[in-house]
Amino acid sequence: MKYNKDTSEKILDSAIDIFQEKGFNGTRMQAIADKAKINKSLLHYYFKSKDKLFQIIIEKAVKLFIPRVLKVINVEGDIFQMIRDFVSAYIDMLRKNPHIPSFIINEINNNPERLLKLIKSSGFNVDFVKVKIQEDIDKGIIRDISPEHLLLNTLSLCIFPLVAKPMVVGIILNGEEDKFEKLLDERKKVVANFIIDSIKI
Amino acid sequence: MKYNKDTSEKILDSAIDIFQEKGFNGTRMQAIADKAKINKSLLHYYFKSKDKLFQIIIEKAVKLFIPRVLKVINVEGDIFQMIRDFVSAYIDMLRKNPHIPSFIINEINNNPERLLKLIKSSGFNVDFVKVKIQEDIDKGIIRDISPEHLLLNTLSLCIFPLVAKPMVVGIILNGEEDKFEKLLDERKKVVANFIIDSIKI
DNA sequence: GTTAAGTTTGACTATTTGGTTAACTTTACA
DNA sequence: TGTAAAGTTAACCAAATAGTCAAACTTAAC
Repeated sequence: MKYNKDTSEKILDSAIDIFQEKGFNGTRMQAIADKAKINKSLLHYYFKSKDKLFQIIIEKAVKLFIPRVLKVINVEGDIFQMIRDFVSAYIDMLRKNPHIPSFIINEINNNPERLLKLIKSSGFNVDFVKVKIQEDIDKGIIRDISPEHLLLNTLSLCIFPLVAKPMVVGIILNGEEDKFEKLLDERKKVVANFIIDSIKI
Repeated sequence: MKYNKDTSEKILDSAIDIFQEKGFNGTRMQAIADKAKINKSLLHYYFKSKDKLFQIIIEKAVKLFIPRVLKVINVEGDIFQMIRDFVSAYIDMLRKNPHIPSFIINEINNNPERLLKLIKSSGFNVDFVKVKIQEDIDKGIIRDISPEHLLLNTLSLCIFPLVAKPMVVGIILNGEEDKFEKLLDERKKVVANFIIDSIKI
């Protein structure tokens, strides 16, 4: 027998929650152990050190996320429908993992190389989207706009509100927290329309 | 004599840099002292504790930032010009303080109340912008869109690329870091046009 | 049942780090 | 110029926390 799958799963589940919520420096090994209801020594038995555990958590988060993102991009059909589908699916995905965006933002600012290496090694690439955009510009389906900017705009509109949730609630929604979920729901349509209205001819 | 202005300035200057870069938990008092080239005890002599120092840093950052933001919003004239001016000035402002956006994002996710209280107590409020947007919708100058969403879209498009810089470089610019500054420059026009194209009638 | 390998535990250690203290130096000014 | 207050320093302290270890326990194989 080599390693108890159950225990290491419990550790990973707890660790991902706490790292995502508190960041690397804010996370206590004891807190992970408590949440997993195991002895703290087991963390080291299974994962050697805090750094190693964190590394594995990041890797899992990225590898879980990237295929999902790619899956909701469908460049085969109508670009307007592609935008609607992507925005809707992406916002839904982010809502289900509300801590992931700020976790990644945080991590990427602390250690850009590590995360970038990971992303690249996972074969993630958006060139096919850029190509699709450029094709539709050439065909006269959408107005002339840099594919890079259009892509970045789309991601910004989807991701930022979740990353900045407390600020959105505090400043834009005047503290009415309960309106946030409604706002996100609306955004699935609003954002798609906002983009489409901007690029259609 | 009551307190050496020079020393406390040096401390604040160093502290703001390090807190912004590393966050509260990632910051070491010793690191602040080293950067300021003073003895660590002086931090406590002048600011009592890490928490107090942090509080003051946030307060300074917020009080410096908010008036600048408000200053570049001019609701008196043409809404399209208002958008152009705001986007351009805001992106420039963020570029000059590249750590501020991710610092705020992090901070507000770790301890929402603290930062929000400060922002609110400073009298920051965006209702006047919402009113202006609604007026121009009613006048038929721009299409019907929720003021909250338009505001949030604008902020998302300006702030997100800076918060996620390493990801933008890695994924959208295929690792060509030197293109990032050019991208930001372009964005001053691209984002304004993107918004205007979307809301004009 | 015995054994050996894998797993779990609590007590312990080393280090990091925010904070204190007391001695020293400089400055203001009577 | 004497002295008291302000400013500065190094040495130290206590708490927090990552990491270690040996003993105890569990499981599976024979």
